[in-house]
Amino acid sequence: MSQIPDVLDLLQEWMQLVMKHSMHGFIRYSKDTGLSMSQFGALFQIHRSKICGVTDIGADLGVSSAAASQMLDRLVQQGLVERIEDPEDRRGKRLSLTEKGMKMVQEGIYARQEWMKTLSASLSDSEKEIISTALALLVEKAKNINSAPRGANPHETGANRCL
Amino acid sequence: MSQIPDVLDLLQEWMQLVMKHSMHGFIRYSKDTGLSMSQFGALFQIHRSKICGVTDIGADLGVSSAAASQMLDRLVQQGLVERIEDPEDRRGKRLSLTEKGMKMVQEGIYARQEWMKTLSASLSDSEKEIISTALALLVEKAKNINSAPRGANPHETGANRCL
DNA sequence: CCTGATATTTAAGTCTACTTAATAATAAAT
DNA sequence: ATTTATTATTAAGTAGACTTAAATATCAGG
Repeated sequence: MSQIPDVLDLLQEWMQLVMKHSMHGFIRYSKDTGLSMSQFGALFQIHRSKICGVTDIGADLGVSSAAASQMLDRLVQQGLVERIEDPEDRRGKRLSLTEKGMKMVQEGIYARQEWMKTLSASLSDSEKEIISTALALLVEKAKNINSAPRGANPHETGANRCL
Repeated sequence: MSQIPDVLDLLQEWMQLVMKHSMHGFIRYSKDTGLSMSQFGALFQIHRSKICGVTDIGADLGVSSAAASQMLDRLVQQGLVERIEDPEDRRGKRLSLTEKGMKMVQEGIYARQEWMKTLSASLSDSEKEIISTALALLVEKAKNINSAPRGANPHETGANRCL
């Protein structure tokens, strides 16, 4: 299939490294803040979505909406998330981050970033250029994939409005 | 600091995308197998380490060794991990993956890989070359960082023999 | 207006992941 | 040889994250 140096293998190897390192920082931060992975998952999703309901969070995390509701309760209690009635459909709620919640997300990203800072500092200027070009390319391609397969998956129930 | 296109920003953006996508596959796989994140963390660590004790797992995951011991219990019960006495220090145990455990790790990696396959398929040959070069560079640099800061962190209690 | 689908919550109960404290066995040191 | 430190386990108890099932409120269609 490819006589070209195998991108997939390299992507994979790179991923393993990234996971190992950035997860460590992240797990530690998660301990510090007392938030679970799922809770961070929820915060991140609310952060990157425009409109987001309770069920959406559940779907994204692969749990029931009851579970999502309960977890969101705790986040609301901690003042990280706001849960207001959806004016267009009064059955539903719209979730958003409070300022405190937003800060938490930013710091979560930072916590994972530590290792990347060290890494990027170890690069020469010419190396930086090579890598920047490649990453820009990857990001662009990845985003295209993101929007392409709309409706391709029969499981879409409408939960995807959150992505 | 850099007039060069900012590698760190790109790394960051790339990371966010990777996380979002590969985590989804991973969470789903985690559900299927009934293993928690922590359990996978333990499996992965045992996989990548030569010699690994109970406390090491705890340290890596940021929990007490009691917690690690209990969690490993469940993994042993499920036939994923073997726990044998360390012949060189009979207080300790040495952890290793069973064949079943190894398979689980491989499949876990596969579960995260789905998205990357699609991504790599969307690249032209010339793009693949650019990206392969850059990734190879990144991986190499990352590995150097990995081994460099030995003893730099005052918190090292010996737990790091697992990495 | 009545019916059925949807969005969220509450309730009850299970299981996992943690914690600290106590125990047991071994190693290392004086 | 005795003390001190390390490694792993067990015990008891807490809290989070799930689940299913039932309750509420609202929407959308005949």
